[in-house]
Amino acid sequence: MGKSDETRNKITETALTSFRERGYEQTTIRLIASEAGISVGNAYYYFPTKNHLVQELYLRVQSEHRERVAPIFASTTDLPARLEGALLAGLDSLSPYHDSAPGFLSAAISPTSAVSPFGADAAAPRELAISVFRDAVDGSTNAIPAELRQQLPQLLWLLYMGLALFWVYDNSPGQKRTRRLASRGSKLFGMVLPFARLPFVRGALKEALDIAAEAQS
Amino acid sequence: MGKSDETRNKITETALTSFRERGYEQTTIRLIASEAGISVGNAYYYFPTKNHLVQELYLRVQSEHRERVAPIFASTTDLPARLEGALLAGLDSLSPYHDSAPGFLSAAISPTSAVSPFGADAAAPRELAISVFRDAVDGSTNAIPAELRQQLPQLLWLLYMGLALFWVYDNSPGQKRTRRLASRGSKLFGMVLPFARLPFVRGALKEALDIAAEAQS
DNA sequence: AATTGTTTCTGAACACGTTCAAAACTACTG
DNA sequence: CAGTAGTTTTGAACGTGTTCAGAAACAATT
Repeated sequence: MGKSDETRNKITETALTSFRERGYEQTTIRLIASEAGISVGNAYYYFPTKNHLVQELYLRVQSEHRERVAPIFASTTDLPARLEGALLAGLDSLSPYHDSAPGFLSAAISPTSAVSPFGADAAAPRELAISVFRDAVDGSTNAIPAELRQQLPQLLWLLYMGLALFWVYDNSPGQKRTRRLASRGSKLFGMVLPFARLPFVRGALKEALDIAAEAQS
Repeated sequence: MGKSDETRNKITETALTSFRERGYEQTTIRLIASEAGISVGNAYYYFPTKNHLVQELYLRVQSEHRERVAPIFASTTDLPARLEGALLAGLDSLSPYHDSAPGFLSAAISPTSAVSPFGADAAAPRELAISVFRDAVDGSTNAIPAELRQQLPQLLWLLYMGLALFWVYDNSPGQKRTRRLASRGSKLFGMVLPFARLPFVRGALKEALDIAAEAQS
């Protein structure tokens, strides 16, 4: 490992630790630089923006999500159960950051930001995030119409993004309300899913999926 | 009108004009103060935060939304048509600000912000925004189950918030893609609405509405 | 008119994210 | 070794939103 990587890692670790302990706004570049024993300008040599440091955090949370979700996926092939597991595992991975979630949200939501989950800059991490839900769908044994099965991962990911937004605003203890919403929602999904095969439902479903497809750039 | 109101108005007008012409980030407090012929500190005497100036913008856009939607509501009692009209009118009201929408979004999305559409600080303007969709529902002649009719305004407003988010990210010319999504979505809503009365659909619908009700604080 | 209290206003100051010219360091070449 | 080209690092500087001690303007009372 060269000197360069060493510096970069020191910055990353210092930043991520501070993000967890102090939150987004309280973690200033000057503080990171000081704790990492480097100069302010040097931090900017490696990360063009404070937001780019958040991207590192985003990756960590995501890989933790994958770890947490693996045993759940191994335990059942029922899609609603897998969905609930994936959602709750995601919330678990996010939980250390709830206190400063608003700051992260502001930083992440803007399309011009490097960390926007919808933006072009984060296409790779987004694909990774979607793949969790692709695994959830692919590993399930439920009967799902082909068109739906194909688009479902992205739609579930979008749902998850909405849930995460709800979670940011949720100040119930332990974000219990969000967890309950995830559980009940997943169960409702299980109630409704079988109807997707009904002939007269498929027409509307087809149209809905077509709209969703067109909406994606 | 006292001197105080005069100053306040000068600040508001200067800020809103600049927001429209220069966008959110380019509109600095120093610029507003200079153009309004006052000092920086004086602006802060009237508005505790730059975000609070955005709230004024929010109100303007909303009242324009109401104006635009009135003739549409007068022209039809069909709920899907009224919904489409309300959505498109909303987009029309937003359109002057699309270029700098990311900045506004970042400022508005955080729960700690005074202008967050979901936060407690903006409860009054939110109710006003929801009332547009309440009018859309109340003035319609479609047959809608009572439980659904009661919660529909808030759900449609939530949908509208999602559409607005999509609109921020939409860089198709004239945000055509968002408009198309609104139109097709409204029509699909019209296709699906009659099924809400079907007995075996009502069970799932009841559960969905119950979840939605529980999710709201 | 003078005094007192309140409202309105000022501008310097602070910490922040970010930029940049130049310094310091490293690796390689003649 | 000396020199050169490239990489890494520095710290002062900029413009930003925001704060604050105090000045100025105004209102009310004596």
